[in-house]
Amino acid sequence: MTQSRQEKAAETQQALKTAALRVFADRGYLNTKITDITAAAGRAAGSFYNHFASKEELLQSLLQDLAAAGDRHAEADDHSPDFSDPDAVRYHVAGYWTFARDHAPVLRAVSQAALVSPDFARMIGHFAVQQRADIADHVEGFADKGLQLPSTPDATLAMMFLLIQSLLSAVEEGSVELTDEQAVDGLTRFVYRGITGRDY
Amino acid sequence: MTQSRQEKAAETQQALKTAALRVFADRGYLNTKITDITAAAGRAAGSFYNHFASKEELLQSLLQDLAAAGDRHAEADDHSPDFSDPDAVRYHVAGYWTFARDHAPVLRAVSQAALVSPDFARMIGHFAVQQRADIADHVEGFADKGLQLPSTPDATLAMMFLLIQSLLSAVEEGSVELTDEQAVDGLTRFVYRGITGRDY
DNA sequence: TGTACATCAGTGAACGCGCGTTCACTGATGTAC
DNA sequence: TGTACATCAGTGAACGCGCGTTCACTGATGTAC
Repeated sequence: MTQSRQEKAAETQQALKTAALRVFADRGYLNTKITDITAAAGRAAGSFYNHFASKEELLQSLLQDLAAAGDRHAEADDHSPDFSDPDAVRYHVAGYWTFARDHAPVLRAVSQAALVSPDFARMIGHFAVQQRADIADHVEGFADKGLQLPSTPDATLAMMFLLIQSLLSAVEEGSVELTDEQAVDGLTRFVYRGITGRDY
Repeated sequence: MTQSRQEKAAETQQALKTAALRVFADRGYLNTKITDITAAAGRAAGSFYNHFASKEELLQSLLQDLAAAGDRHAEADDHSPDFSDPDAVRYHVAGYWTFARDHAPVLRAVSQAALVSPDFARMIGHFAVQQRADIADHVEGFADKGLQLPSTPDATLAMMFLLIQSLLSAVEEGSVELTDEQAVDGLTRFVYRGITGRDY
């Protein structure tokens, strides 16, 4: 197998990213040393700096991959944009649950990085605000239907996302035991009821 | 002012704890150096080790103070032990909100420590399990009343606590804007509806 | 196609910074007689 | 009550470990002629 320099470099960079994901998932972002990553990738310590200036920059890079995946996820959207419909709630709960679970290592790493770096904290904040804004229209016109949100529209949507996120964390770390299906069912009922005040 | 040795040592220890809380709140537990704490307490670096073997041990000590406060909080309990009553839900939501907000620096510090130390992670897990067990009876007999929980009793209570915790974090870091009253109102409605399926 | 040189990805030992931790020292409190 | 010694909280400079980061070196790929 003969490779151009570019190819080789790209392969090493990818190997570092992949190894980082494994190691982050294993011992957490904050506990991970640069040499843990290079060792897991089977490269020398110095090699790291040919590709990333720091652990933070590597995480940024992983986060961009995630954002790209998120965009693809969002594009495929074709669903009822109205949370007075339980199926619309389920669609979003399931979608976000699956996405967050599939990308758990990066998401966890980012929220750990946020504890130490204001930059990452700001990014997470912006992401959350954007996430709510994207579906703000799903709870419009509730009053016309005789439905009352539990709080402001933004706070209501925040509660929904926070609940999904935190339950996922709890399930992943093992402090709550649920299958994916049970979790999505429970969340859908809890959130639909919470938002609309209707039974389900 | 003349002091016994004991008094002086106790005072220094208290000063270190108080300073630690301030500094943790300011720059986060993980970003805090031992010398940050001693500097904030107005003592020499070496003084720290007369009182605590490590930053972790200091946090343990703060956590014990918290547990004591929590016990006092629980003792004062005299309320409807039935979550089909909205007032019972509100009582718990408000109680936990206030308690967690008042002790936010310690709680945040502990959850940060948990990212790096399996010991603290385990303690948090046990605490959460205990917390749910303590009020498991509040959702018993729902079926008899024609009410259906959104998930298993344990998962339902977990969702309640997770939601309160995560909304508090979001409010404290400023990504959601609510007064305490708005937050408790919104949470009570969301949780009561979510648990019972009744409107409120 | 071949040769000579340039460039570059990767290596890993060594360097050095930051910070936790130690320890000889100080001065004040406690104890013995 | 007074003196001499012991004990202890607190001090802060110095030590040393861990780990991020550098850099001279290697060997392979790319380029020039």
